[in-house]
Amino acid sequence: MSFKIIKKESTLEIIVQQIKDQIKKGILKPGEKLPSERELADLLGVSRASVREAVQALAFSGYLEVIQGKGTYILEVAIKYDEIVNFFSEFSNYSLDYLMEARIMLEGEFARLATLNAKQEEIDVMGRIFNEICNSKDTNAFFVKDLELHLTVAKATHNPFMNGLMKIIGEMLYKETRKIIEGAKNIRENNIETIKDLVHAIKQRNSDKAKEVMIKHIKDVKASLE
Amino acid sequence: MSFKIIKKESTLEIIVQQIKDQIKKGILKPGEKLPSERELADLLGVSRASVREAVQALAFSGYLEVIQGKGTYILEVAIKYDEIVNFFSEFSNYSLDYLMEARIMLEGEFARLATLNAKQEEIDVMGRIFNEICNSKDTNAFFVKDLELHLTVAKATHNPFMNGLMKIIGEMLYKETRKIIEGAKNIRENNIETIKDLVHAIKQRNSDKAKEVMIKHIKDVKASLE
DNA sequence: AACAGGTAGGAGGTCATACCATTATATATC
DNA sequence: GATATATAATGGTATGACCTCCTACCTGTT
Repeated sequence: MSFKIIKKESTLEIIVQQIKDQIKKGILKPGEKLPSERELADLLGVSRASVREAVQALAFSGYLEVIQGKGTYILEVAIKYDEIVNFFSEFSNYSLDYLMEARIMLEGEFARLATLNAKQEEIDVMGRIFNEICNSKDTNAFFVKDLELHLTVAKATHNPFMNGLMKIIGEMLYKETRKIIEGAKNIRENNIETIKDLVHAIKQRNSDKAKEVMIKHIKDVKASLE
Repeated sequence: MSFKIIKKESTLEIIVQQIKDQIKKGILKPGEKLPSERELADLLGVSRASVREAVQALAFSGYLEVIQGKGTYILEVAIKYDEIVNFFSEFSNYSLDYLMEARIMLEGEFARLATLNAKQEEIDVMGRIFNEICNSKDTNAFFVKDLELHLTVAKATHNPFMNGLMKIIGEMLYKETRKIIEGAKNIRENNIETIKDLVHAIKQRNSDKAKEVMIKHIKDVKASLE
């Protein structure tokens, strides 16, 4: 026997896909008007309700702009929202190695910049978080607090782009590592010393040292997870 | 006279906002089931069609999962898609300086890694693009080709995360700089030599040199735009 | 008691129709 | 010709109907 799973695409998905394709192929150009909802429903042989749901979804994603009384227009999008979303959500399929490689590259620099730009109160916050890391009871608590420290460092770069980037990385990381945290033994004990060095280096305003220690820390965590 | 513009929020937007708020406040928890569409329509005093449009939009954004026959469930989202989108689209409000600072940091490393990992055919592509840069007629053509080179370098890192990141940066950059390209004089003449050095360094597999030149190149372009 | 099949209710999926609100266009009036 | 009004086009919302799918429960057979 060899049956295939029947995968039915919903009407909504089909309409969304068709409109997207027409835009990508250049048949529908930015600035142009989409056929009216009634007309589209007629052309596609579906109800206006279905067309509306598809149009709203595409408007939400930044492809279309709907204006009551006028019509629906194709937007010129520099950033395709759903492609960004796709990139980040599909990233789960990539190896954790890639993410770690990127972290080593990025966060080393974050640490260096943070050391140069951090305000005293931000350094104080790092010290407080370090204490909480020391007092963390289990692996999960350690991870949450460790992540908080990384976010604080990124924020201390005072560059909103890097700060935002770190938030995204942090969320992906947390999502990815949660599954394998259980297997990570002694991760707390093995990392506290390095984290202490990191906070100390920042306190001493030694940016190169901070970068170096941050990279070591990430490599250590990576090793613990393997 | 001092009248305020009456901004009517559409029913759809109000519903979306209400559901989002309930999730953020923790009244609706991940894994829980949303009231049925008919019930929600009743609770909110709107039609089921409006509820459906809102629910579909939220499903599109990764907040909800709708399963025919079962119901609609609140997802546990590590990454809130619309927040990512928000971050990247709001970035336009930040200074170009931040983006450039981030580029210097990121792309220097991209160049270094690409030098280590690039396949010969990828290096050939870079050479071809360099020729096209030399032949570019106007500032805009120069920018397009230059961006293509940066994307190619990032791709040659063979790290999908960095590749994806560069795509996003490229799109933001293109969007941001288009407005001020006109004022950039002699940008082509002032940069060709550096770009030549960059491609050459990669060809020679000199990763530190590649990083150094890439940083110089970005700084030069930044200076040209001021 | 265990299993397979049948049945009914709930929930999302789709459709048709009607009417409201806004915008653009055509027409009439001066 | 300019202005004002009526008309048409288009998106926004509401209703009600029917379909498909999932779940839970019932029922008869073994």
